[in-house]
Amino acid sequence: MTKREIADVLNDIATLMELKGENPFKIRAYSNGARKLETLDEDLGALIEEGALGDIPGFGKALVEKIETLYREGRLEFYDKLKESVEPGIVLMLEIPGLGAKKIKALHKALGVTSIEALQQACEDKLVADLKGFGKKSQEKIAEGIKNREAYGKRHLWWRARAVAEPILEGLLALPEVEKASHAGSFRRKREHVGDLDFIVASSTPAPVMDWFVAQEGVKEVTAHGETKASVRFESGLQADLRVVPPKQFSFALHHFTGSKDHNVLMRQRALARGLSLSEWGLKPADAESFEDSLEADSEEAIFALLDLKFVPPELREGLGEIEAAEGAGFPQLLKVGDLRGVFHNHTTASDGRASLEEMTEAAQELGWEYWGVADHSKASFQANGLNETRVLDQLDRIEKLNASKAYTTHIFSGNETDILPDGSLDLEESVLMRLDYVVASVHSSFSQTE
DNA sequence: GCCGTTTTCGGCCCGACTGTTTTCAGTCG
Repeated sequence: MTKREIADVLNDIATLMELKGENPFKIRAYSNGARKLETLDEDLGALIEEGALGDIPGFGKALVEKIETLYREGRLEFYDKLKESVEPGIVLMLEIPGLGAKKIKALHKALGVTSIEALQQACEDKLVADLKGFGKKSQEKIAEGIKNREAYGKRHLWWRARAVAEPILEGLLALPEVEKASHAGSFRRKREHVGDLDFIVASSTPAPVMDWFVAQEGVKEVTAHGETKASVRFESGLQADLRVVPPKQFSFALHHFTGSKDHNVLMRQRALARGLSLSEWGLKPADAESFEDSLEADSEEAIFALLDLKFVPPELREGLGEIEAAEGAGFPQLLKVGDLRGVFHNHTTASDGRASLEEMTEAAQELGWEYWGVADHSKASFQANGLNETRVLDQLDRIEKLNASKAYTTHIFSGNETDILPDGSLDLEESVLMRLDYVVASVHSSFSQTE
């Protein structure tokens, strides 16, 4: 099996264990292992040969053994047995909003449902509402979730999401109660596809902001409306979340909710290693009672600086090596977005045609770019992924010319199969070119803003 | 399952919100 296939198996194991009620930390160990494997630069076969797999943090005895078995034999008895013990329909139920492993288990135990169809029927027969821990609202929510599963589960093209996001951000900024506002999440990280929209607002009087937000045009459903947090669902299935925080917490909240999750975990670990505790509330001494004593940061730059890091642009915060790259002298010339000469960043694809870091650096140099990030698309891997190399390189050329005297940042290329919509409406090449078009547009806009 | 100048046990990020409860469990991010 390839690295990618093995990573998929580890992720499957984590999901199945969740449904079996395993220790959450054990589950996390498998998920971490899968992610580590996906982002591994070295050749897996070589690592196994050298017996060096266990030297990588996160791979202990048990994981090494399982990975080696999968690599050599292509199957794993432990996995096969685990898979047999869980109905496939049960796994699918995780896609229903509001349902997690525990509730699914409870439903299965009480009603014997093993498929989404059976669960839907149980809701129609009003069997769910009487269960302990469930009620009428839960039943309605599940039924609604099943009905809209397709729309809710799908990710939305960045540019379509932008059409919804921009008016909201403008509207928020125009409210008198709002001191600062920004989008966050995968939209701010400029992923090709975003799962939902996140907005962070700094305000001392949240209530009117919350009320304005849930009353947006096109809102189909208000799924949460608390004092500082609200969620709405639009007709398209796109969900938007708003969080209002006190102005002092704005930078921390913005960083936290921009993510990614993996990036945040690494940042928190980094803070802990310095005797500090980082959260959306602030950065405090680890032993301090509350975030009242938080260090102050009036920008994200300041947060990174407090952790001895150079600023990491949102587009690069994927937990794929950007933090190491931002350490001290890691990339002295790459201080912030505007200082970048060019950045070649890529989400992990771990495809078989993946280029090495060296190859990638070389490819970037050929284009006259600085290279930073975790990337795995070289010319060779374009071909391996069926991309039209000429068209892509034409686009790179356009960017290169635009950037002749100006710094910019980019975040391109996502070659991951998961980036293709279920209906196949976006193929790899289109995904890449769309991203490049976006980059060109943003370079244009940065020119017009600064000159 | 992983990890360790608090190392072989006992942590592992943590808070908002909801719906169900009557003080909390589950989900989510």
